[in-house]
Amino acid sequence: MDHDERREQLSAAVWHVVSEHGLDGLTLRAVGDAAGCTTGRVAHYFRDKNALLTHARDVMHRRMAARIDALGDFDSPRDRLRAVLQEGVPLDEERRLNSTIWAYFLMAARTDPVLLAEHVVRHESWIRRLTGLLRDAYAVPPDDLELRARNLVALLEGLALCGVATPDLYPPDLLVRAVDNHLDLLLGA
Amino acid sequence: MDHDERREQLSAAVWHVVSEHGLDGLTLRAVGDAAGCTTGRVAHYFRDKNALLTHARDVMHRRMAARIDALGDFDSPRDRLRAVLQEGVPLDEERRLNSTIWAYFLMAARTDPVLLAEHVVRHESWIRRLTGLLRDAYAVPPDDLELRARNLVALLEGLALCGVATPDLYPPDLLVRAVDNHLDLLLGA
DNA sequence: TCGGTAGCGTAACGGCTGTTACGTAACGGC
DNA sequence: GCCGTTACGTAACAGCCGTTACGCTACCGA
Repeated sequence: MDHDERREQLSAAVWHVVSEHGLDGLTLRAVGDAAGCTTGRVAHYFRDKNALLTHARDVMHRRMAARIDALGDFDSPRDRLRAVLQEGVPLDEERRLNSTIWAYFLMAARTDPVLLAEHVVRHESWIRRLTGLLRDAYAVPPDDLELRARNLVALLEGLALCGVATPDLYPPDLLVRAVDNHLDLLLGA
Repeated sequence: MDHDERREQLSAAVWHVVSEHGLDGLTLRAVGDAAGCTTGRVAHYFRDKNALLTHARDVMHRRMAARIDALGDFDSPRDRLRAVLQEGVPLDEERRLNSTIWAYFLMAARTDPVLLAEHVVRHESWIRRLTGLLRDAYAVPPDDLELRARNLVALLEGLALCGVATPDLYPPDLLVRAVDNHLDLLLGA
């Protein structure tokens, strides 16, 4: 009935298929199977496969943004930074799905100008956000603040990739300790 | 004439195609075009597409290992560590190709048990190597040495990913400064 | 000189894909 | 009760893919 709800439901099926079979394994028939319908319904709610993919990614990004916005208050800027960082690594099923989709789209962006442009925007926005949070966490921000923030992002993406590719080798507690270890290095233990 | 030479030539074509069109865009016909032949020759030298891919990846890994082995002597363990780290990020065309292939195979390993097993072996071997190099770089190795080495690997993979996805945003000099910045954090400026 | 074999281009095959046209059943306004 | 529209399943279509069978050419030992 409700179009938006149907579309979100189909997007969830997309996440599931991509998570299980990769972006290569994402076919309209597989999406139909995961959503418990046929390709007819998918075709009815999305102009083409690209629109389906785009919607699935956008909804995922919106959920991620909502999670970060929903973070409560913290005792210190450092705690807030830590909490935001923890949203970027696969600590639970939702974040694992999030990181997985992100990684696939990142690789796809390499050969797709449209995806690349959007990735660059989001990436730089992410760096700016972390730069601000990191600045707040310092009593006296260092001169190489921006480079430190950039490395923080790179570390996060590396950890996310490790957690996505080999969840068994990078369980949530290890990821948390890894983030904390880097924070200790940056801000002092 | 020489089978191994022909195979390496075809593997180079595989790298080129994957770099330009992604793993999805890797078709035997595209490999043929890149190598200046038809699919007939490709089929003649490789049993199937999987054998071609495997060979291309193995040759790439061998080249990477050879590069690291070819690194000369250094004044300090820190310099040696720094040089090895610089082999892991896309500082030139060869390393960019290397990182690109690595990233694609990493994502492919997510849904392929065989690739996953090989990735885990290589990943842990890489961590052990860097742990050793990092230990040598310390006068007194810290208690969290292993975690620091793990984060070093994650940072490297994150930087590699950034350099692969957006080479313009992560030119070689930025990558070098990023690695050096982290080394300063780890070992002191 | 001749037969066999390696090297490789050509082409056809079946399978899978996204897209689209078609059919149908439910439903809501008049 | 009729008709248009929405919602969707079905199925056909063309295109691309990996694989493989076939055919030709060049070479090489006898």
